[in-house]
Amino acid sequence: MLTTELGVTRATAGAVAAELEALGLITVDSRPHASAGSQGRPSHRLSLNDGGPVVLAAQIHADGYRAALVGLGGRIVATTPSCGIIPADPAHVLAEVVEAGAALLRDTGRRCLGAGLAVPSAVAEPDGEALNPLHLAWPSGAPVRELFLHALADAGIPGVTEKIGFTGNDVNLGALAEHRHGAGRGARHLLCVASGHRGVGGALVLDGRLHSGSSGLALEVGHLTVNPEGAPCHCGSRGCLDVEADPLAFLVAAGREPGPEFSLLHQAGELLRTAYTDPGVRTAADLLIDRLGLGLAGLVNILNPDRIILGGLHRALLEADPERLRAVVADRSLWGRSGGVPILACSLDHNSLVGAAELAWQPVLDDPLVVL
Amino acid sequence: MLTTELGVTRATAGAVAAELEALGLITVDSRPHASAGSQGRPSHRLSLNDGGPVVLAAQIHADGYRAALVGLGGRIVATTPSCGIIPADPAHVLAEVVEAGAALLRDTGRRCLGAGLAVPSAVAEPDGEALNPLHLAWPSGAPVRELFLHALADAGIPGVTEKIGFTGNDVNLGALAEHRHGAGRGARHLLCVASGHRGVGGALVLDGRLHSGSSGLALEVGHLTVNPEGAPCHCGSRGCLDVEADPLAFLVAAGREPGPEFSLLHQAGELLRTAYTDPGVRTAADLLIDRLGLGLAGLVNILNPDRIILGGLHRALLEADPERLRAVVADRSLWGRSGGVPILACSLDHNSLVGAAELAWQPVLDDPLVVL
DNA sequence: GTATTTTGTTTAGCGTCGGCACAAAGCCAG
DNA sequence: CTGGCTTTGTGCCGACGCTAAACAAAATAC
Repeated sequence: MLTTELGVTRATAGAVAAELEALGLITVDSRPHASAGSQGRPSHRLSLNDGGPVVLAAQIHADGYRAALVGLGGRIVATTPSCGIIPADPAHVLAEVVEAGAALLRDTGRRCLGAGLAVPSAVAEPDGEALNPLHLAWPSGAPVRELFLHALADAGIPGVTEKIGFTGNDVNLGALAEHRHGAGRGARHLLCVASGHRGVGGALVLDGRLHSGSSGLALEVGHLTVNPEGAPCHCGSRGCLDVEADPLAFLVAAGREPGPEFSLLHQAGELLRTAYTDPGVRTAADLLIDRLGLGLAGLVNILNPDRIILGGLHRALLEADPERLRAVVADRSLWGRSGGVPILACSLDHNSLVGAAELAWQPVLDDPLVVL
Repeated sequence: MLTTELGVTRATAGAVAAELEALGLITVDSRPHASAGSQGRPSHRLSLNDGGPVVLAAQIHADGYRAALVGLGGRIVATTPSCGIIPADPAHVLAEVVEAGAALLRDTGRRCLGAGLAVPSAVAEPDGEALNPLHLAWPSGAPVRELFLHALADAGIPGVTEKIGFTGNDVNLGALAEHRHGAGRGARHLLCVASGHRGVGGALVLDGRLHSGSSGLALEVGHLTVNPEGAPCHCGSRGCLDVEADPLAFLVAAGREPGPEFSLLHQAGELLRTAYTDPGVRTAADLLIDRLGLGLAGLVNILNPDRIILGGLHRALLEADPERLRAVVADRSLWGRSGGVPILACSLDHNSLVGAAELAWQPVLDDPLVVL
């Protein structure tokens, strides 16, 4: 393989591979395999060890929560179904989701090397408090990282005793996952924008690292003005992306009454898929595409990313009419006409979960010896 | 001194100091000096060598150009007066300013280790083309880096034969200088916004490095919407920061006719200084502060910097009424009410020149041995 | 079967840096 | 003035991470 060509000599690559194999993270397959096409001694085939250790990933979203075990490389080994309605007590929810994860660990007998949590709100650094989790009915400022740590300790997860339970915003973590394992691979400056239920979230990955600002509150992209005559927003302005390009805005624009039974994203996505030929739905989609494009153009002017990845409703809008969205962004961004930024759909299932797992894997990758 | 405490042992600090002294960049003063207040052997005093090598820094601005020689630490050793009107031929201008710098080198007999150039327009990477230099009457896409290099070669500047003539946007370079030597020292995420003549420029320094986006076009902050009913902008929108918060906008808001004799910044600054008690001027200033604050709040939401530095007209507006500006930013940014970002005036004279010099110094600091 | 190509593995060597010991240079006490 | 005490400069040693080079192994080409 080209492992050698990734900036390191064969010698060091071999040493690292041996170390990782000793830790059970990868397996080295030295048997002859389907010829790589050329002559010479065939290279060993490294593969992630599917039976190796995992980290516990948890995600809170608008409709409930989910726990999963994630191996190296973002491979979801086991997952609970998305379940439950979020009560107003974050400690209770976190205890439940951690317990679900602990049950997965018991059932699979996997070794656990860390834990990560994704929440649908800004997470303030350095204390890890969830700020203004609008659609969770949680109190603003809930110390989710601390609560998560307590839940992990209470559940007796082995291996995370002295470790840190990493906690982050779901869109941020999704962006990290897309950058590592999805549609964002290789991008130097990756911008992600997504809308899951209410409001719009953003994330930026710079040179492989999340940019979350000086206190974790960056990429609050929901308050760019995209419709000067638009609806008032709780931020005090009007026509913000938050209220003009989220699932509720789409349902309202399409003249549909949002029902209580499913998530707003689910309803909006269903509408786009099944009724796109309906002129009213089509018009609403075009309207939201234009607003989203305006917001993305504003972000392009400020951040100049080399790739944009869209998730949630925005992914559905992109797929409904990619040309329209790309044209709006190119037309409304300052330098867009000369080139234009690639705009892609996100490509991973549960990218927030995978991103939370990446955070938990990070210390192991930084120094594999910590796994004593 | 506390040199040791800056993350390195005494041994390595001594080695580095000896190396830099051998190159003539610093001097080590081992004589007894005014007692540092405590007992023990007094530490050597390191000082930048004022007689050492310099780099050539050049700046093009709306009214002309300027060349300077800059030593380590951003010390301006010699400078030409700001002179000349910018003709439409960039090659001609660059030849003139480089020739002025070469004259400084001849007059002072300094050794030159590199050269940097600041221009008032976006500089596209990787080719170094000036995009849309609005107030220079230059053609958009002028290859300024290449022209600068040719000018350096033609002038026979010694020492930059095989080197790179670094070229960047003036606000970007000013931000870099403020971060290294000015009001931005110690900031992890520093946002700078400035308005010099027409339009508004921005820059971001992340962990000590300029963030200029994937192709050098980031921080085009001038097209944030700050006044939905505002004047149309060449970008196709209306009420952009570019046309609502620059010196021309201030003069117009204050009911003054911009004269041709001075730069617009000079006229606006003069008006703020001398006629702030005039109700019309005061009202215009308040209006621009509110618009600027709205734009800064949008940037805070997206970038979450830990410090903001303002230059040009915006510095003058900040100093005219700091409380108003800070209140607007806190009120209109999402998390501003809980804390608020420090907003400071820039603190260096000619910070673009100093920043251009920093670029030129960088290779020397990265590896002092290149100076053979 | 031999030569060639490609890769894994071992070894030696280099450069960087931290730790440590010792010298140097100032205070302070007698 | 002399002998501690404290703080800093400096030289030496070793750990560590890595590269380069040499050698061994495993496949293909002739």
